[in-house]
Amino acid sequence: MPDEVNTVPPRTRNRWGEGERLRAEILDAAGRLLSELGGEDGLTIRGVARAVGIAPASIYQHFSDRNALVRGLLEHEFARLRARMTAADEETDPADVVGRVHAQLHAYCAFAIANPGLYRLMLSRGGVRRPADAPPEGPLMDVIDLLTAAFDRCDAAGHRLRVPSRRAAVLVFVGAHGRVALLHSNPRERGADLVGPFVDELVELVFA
Amino acid sequence: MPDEVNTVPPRTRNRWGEGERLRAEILDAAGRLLSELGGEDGLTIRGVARAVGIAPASIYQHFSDRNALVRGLLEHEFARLRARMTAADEETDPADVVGRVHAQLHAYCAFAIANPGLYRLMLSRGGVRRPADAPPEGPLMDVIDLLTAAFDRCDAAGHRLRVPSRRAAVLVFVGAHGRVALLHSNPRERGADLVGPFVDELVELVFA
DNA sequence: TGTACATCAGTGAACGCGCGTTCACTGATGTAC
DNA sequence: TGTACATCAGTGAACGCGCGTTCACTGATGTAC
Repeated sequence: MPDEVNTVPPRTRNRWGEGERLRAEILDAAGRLLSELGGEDGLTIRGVARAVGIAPASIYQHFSDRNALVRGLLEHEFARLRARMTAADEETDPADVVGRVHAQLHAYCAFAIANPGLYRLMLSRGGVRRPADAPPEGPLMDVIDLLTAAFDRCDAAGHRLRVPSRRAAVLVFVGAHGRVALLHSNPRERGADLVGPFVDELVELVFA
Repeated sequence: MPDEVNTVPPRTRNRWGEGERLRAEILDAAGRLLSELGGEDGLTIRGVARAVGIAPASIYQHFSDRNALVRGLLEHEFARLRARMTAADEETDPADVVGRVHAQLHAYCAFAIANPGLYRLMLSRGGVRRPADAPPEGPLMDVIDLLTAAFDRCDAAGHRLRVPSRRAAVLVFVGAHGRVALLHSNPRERGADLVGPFVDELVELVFA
């Protein structure tokens, strides 16, 4: 094996007027890198540049500094996560309201399991975001909003909840996150397939 | 304010035969540093040396490299955490078996809330440890063992559980961890005092 | 008791490295006239 | 249609910095005889 395997096929530069494509390439590479390496500090300007196949300086045409890159990445990835959960919800039989809760949660866990480093960053930075909107803030709350809506539909369809729907959403979210975090902290555990049953059990617990 | 506030009063070196004291000072400083800063990468040889008031090279008399320092810190802090949980258990009325579960969990959460960065490191590294013992491995499992024993006592005292005691232990542990992680990821949340009620609710859920 | 030596706790200076960031630049593609 | 110029996508080289680690060392305290 040669020493410099990490180099990347030479890039053909984007055409006139298509400079914004590079922005997406940078975010993709950053996400990939962060999923492999754990921890925000694995994410370096120079590392991302290497992965994309550009000069480090080129990143500054799209992000004013490293922090802006991280912020951009978070926005990008939270949008992806929400899209996955929404898609999972919509692909489930609309009448199966409880099944839609499970589907959303499974999509959430699948994302978290597939992207460990990225997920860690999202959870350690997903808090503070909106300047002075509602007291509960940040893209994590959007995730909880999705679950709350799903539980509301259950309630409306006659599935009795033992706690208010928002509380149920927080409960299953916190439980799912805890289970995933435990999995990530124990790489030997081949328990990726145990997360699903765990969250299912959790959901059953909040129904009467 | 002068620029160099981070310097520390000059140290008087340890007496002959007491060199091991420095090891403890280093671990204490490392723990303190990591609790303030988040993330393992805030923990640097040079930073710890500055905090203790010694030369960076001095650390190498007690830890062969940075990795050994981190491993030593983990061992040290997991021992502290187990001691806190055991103490909380033993300070509770022995007959109040359910109260002892709550006491252990509260001690766990208090530790996690008081030492955010440290707690994050412990959970991201607490997994793999023992070479080839039992399949469930690592100091995190010791924590779960403590909880399992507490639930066993409840069961023996006639408090019916809805799931096996070990499953109950994992459930409340995962829930507590998830709740704490959510708190850590949302620093604006003044919800440190909401964690207690949350885990209490969680414990109640596993009893019939 | 004196003295040579061993051991101890800890240091100061230097090394090579990868990092974030800045700067003046290059060559291709579009636009005005 | 030709040509001067503007704009675009992206670069190469350099900077200062903090990091982990190594090395030969220093001065104080103990021990052997």
